Amino acid sequence: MSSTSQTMLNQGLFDDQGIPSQMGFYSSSPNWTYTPFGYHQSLRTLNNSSLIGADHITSNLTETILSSATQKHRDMTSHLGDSEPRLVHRSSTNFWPWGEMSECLSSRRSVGDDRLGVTAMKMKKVKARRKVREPRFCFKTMSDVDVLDDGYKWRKYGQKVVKNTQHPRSYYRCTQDNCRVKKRVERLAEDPRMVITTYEGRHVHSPSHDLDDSQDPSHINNFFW
DNA sequence: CGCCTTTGACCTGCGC
DNA sequence: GCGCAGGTCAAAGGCG
Repeated sequence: MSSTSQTMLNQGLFDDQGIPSQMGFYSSSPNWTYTPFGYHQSLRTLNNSSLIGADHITSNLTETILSSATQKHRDMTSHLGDSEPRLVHRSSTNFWPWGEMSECLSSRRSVGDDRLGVTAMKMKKVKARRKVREPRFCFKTMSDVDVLDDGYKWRKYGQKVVKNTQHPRSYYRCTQDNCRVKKRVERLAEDPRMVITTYEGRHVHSPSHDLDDSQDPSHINNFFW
């Protein structure tokens, strides 16, 4: 494993077998989406989705991650007779490292602030005060509806108008007890047809809705990241 | 009645 | 230290 990969392992991006743990991509299987939370029946309202960011991922690492993820998906779906996995990022603009993502979404934080570019003094301060940052994952979707059906139950706990955007950002929390996963939903300022969904944290449970499609998820749940 | 959304207030981090 | 902006809280009200 390269030193870069080792670093990513240390950051929790890969599991001990080198499989990416925070990546998600869009499967060509009908009604199934692979996310950092697992491979689940989801995003039924989605008609065009793109993975655009995840914590700690930089542009020059995405190909490595995606090829690894693709291989894993191949391994997983070979028995399903599915066609080739369709990677989510269909163009470079649809796939951004988290830092650029934050910038794009009008965050005032500079790129890399939460990673390497802070002074020791600041680090101490951050360590003392800042809450543990959960892994984050986001993608954009062309959709008329703001809230995509991702299989989990969410409760809205806030809405905020973000500077320089006409559309408010909504904040949701997973309703499951002991599950601290949150998501933010907003529309892209440059293209209001695009919905940006950002997940933070990992679910400690399976999707809550009843799985009413013909596909039985049980054999796939074994492959949760 | 329970669960949900709405919304203004409050908290926190950051730049100047 | 101050002001701004993002994120969260919690009371109030709506809905099934």
